[in-house]
Amino acid sequence: MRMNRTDAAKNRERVVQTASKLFRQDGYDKTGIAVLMKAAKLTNGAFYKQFDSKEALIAEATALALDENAKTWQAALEATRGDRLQAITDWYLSKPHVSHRNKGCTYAALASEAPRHEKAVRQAFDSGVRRTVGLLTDNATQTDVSEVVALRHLSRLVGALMLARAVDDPDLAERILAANRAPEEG
Amino acid sequence: MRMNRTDAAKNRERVVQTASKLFRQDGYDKTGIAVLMKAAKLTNGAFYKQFDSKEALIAEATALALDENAKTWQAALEATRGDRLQAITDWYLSKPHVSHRNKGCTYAALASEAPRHEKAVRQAFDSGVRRTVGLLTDNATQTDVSEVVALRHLSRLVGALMLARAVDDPDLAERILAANRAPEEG
DNA sequence: TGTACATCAGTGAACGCGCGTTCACTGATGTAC
DNA sequence: TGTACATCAGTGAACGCGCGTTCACTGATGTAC
Repeated sequence: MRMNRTDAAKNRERVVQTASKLFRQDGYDKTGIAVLMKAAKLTNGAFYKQFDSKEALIAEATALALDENAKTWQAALEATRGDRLQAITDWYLSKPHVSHRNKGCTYAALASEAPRHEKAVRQAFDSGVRRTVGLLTDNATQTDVSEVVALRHLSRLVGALMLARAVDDPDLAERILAANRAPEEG
Repeated sequence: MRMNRTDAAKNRERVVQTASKLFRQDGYDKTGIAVLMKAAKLTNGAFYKQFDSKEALIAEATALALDENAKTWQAALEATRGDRLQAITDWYLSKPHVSHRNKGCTYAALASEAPRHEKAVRQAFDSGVRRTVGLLTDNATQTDVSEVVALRHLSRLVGALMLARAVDDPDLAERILAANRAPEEG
């Protein structure tokens, strides 16, 4: 049965939202169309009325995930009056962020798969990195943050989160996080 | 036809070696058993005489990849008499390492998939991180490198390599690498 | 050292399954008069 | 505003394909006497 345009748009958006979470949770490959559509309260046949291919959804869902990430960074930055880099770090390397991959950083969850995907996916990461760096360098009311410092800080956070999630020993994971939470020397 | 024990062991080892490269190149999921065994000059039927399951191979090939990585780190460290952290950085963020995923860092290529795999895989990452940190802190003839500094440095390098590989714009990739090559402030 | 035979590494076809994708169909929506 | 009909979002079954895995078979190897 045909939906009205508003509902149809909502349905499509819900699929992208669901995908952006499932991809971060389980990876691009392990997330199947049938499971995804069921999670979005639709049947799998609807998928190809909404998207040209799974790869097209991957590009769109990745862009959305990075967009949500940027908003979270922004909120964390606006919530502090102290050291902005430290505020970001405290939130980024917090327990909740480490354990909830599906709502967390898209770089740590999916960036390593990007080289194997089409241009649109990698371009989403372009925009994401530019936006993230922009957030760190822009309106730096207190201390100046250069692009170089922002890129180094971002790289370190992403690496730390990914490694902490990858290791089996919780004590080692915590040492990785603690080492990277410390403010000293960049 | 039955192989002698030496040749059989060589064949098995060749499969693990091949897998350690293909996994880093294409990811665990996109690397199929049939393609892998053909690349190792065997037929797919032999696989289950050598391994219990694909997951068992994943654990073993990941451990081997991390072992090779450690040897490369060691070689890079032994080749310098100057700043050891800087020597590692120059090699790690070099063009060849960025473009040859199949021979490169296992963290940047596969760590984000580890949380979705069984304990043995994550334990391989445990050992890898401990060994890498050990290399950076051990026999630091010149300046002392603490575990904290080593973990921070490792995190930053891994994040930088992964992000540089993920983005589409070569100029942005180079800015990520350049920012992280600079020695200033850790 | 030579013979008889059990072992088992590797072959290649086949298995069931879940994947991404296609398709005939439904029926409420949006459009034209 | 009301009627007639084309549109199309969503359904649910089916498609072909490649996946991880299994299996009957081969024949050189390793073992026992």
